[in-house]
Amino acid sequence: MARPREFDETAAVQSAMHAFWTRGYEATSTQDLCAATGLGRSSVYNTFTSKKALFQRALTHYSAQGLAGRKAVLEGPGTAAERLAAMFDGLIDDELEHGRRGCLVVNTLAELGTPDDEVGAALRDDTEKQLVLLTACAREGVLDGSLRGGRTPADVAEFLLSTISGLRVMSRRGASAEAMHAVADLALSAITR
Amino acid sequence: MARPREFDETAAVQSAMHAFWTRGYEATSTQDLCAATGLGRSSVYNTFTSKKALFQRALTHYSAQGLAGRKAVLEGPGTAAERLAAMFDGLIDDELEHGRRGCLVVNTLAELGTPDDEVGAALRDDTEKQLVLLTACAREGVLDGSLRGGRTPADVAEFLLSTISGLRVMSRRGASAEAMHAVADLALSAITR
DNA sequence: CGAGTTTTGTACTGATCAATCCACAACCAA
DNA sequence: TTGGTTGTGGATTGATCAGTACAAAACTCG
Repeated sequence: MARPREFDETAAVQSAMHAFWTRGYEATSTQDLCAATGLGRSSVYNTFTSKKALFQRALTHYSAQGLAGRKAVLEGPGTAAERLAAMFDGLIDDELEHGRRGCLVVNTLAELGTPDDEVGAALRDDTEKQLVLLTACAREGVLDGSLRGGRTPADVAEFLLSTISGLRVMSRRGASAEAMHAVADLALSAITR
Repeated sequence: MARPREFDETAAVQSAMHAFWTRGYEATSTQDLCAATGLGRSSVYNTFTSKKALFQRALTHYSAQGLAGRKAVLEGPGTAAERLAAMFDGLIDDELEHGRRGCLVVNTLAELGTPDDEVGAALRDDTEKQLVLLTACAREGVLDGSLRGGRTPADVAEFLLSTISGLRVMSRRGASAEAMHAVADLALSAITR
């Protein structure tokens, strides 16, 4: 054994996440990351290997946090339609609270696409898990009678995820909360009974 | 009078637009722009002043081109619902043709937000004009009976623009054309009679 | 022809980029 | 205490960044 770390690794990842979330991948320099985490360059590279590797960690952290929150809402009480409405409300509140930074996954998709590396894998993984949650909810909605039938749960899930992305972009361009709620409401009306 | 330009300014803007569209603003270096346009550094700076100014030109060019195409479809023949369906089909074809680069405006919104400068102004201007076109179409749809009433044309337009953005992001993450068509179809079903 | 004006190519600027090196500090086990 | 091991700070690396300086080239107009 030897000298112990002077910082919490998870807290550092969280700080890096906020830096990337605020400025985007390319525009965030390694110095920005040092400033955000409070670590020296040596510690950053000793712990995370490279800027891209730290970004991948930050992205995975963001995804896990976001999915946990979404899962809590989508598997919570109420009909599927009510849970989806709560999800949209939560998303809009989230945007206003976090200064309209959008979604790190959506922002990264727009900036980098889906590269053929660990970052791309993290993006695909998040998408996949979002769709799993939404598909389950869509299926349950038909059973509990709150959602219309006639569409496959997979298609409904893709539609909901697309709406989520659309709202994220909408928030990024500064649309009002009222407009965003109207969009969410209209989207829900397409699938509710 | 003096020595004439050896290049077409509009063609250079167009080439720069493709470079920015492919790699994003930050990741596109001035050397990339020289390579893409075929110009030397002097010509680029002599003509366009700075990287950001050239980006603004490229963005405006992209916006004008896109709006012209959209206007042609949305003010074309058929009911409003048919024109909107054609718009979505065109968008999806466009994505497949251009290698899933998404929309330059959406990508820029995600990367930079809406900064308080000429670039931000160009983004807001594009959004505004898209909404004008979509609002008109929504209004016409109620009159020609192809769209449902009960929602304000402005809300319907915001919903459509959000769906467009959502599809752009969806394409960026590599979703299938079938999935994208299903989303467009579901979105249309929310507003058609 | 030239005089005047603009474009162009090349070399260069200082700044910043991601990443590394290394001396030293801090700790654990023996 | 000490030997081995790991973490940390600060200086430094070469590459690349956006942007500029300047002289030669290419043109128009007189």
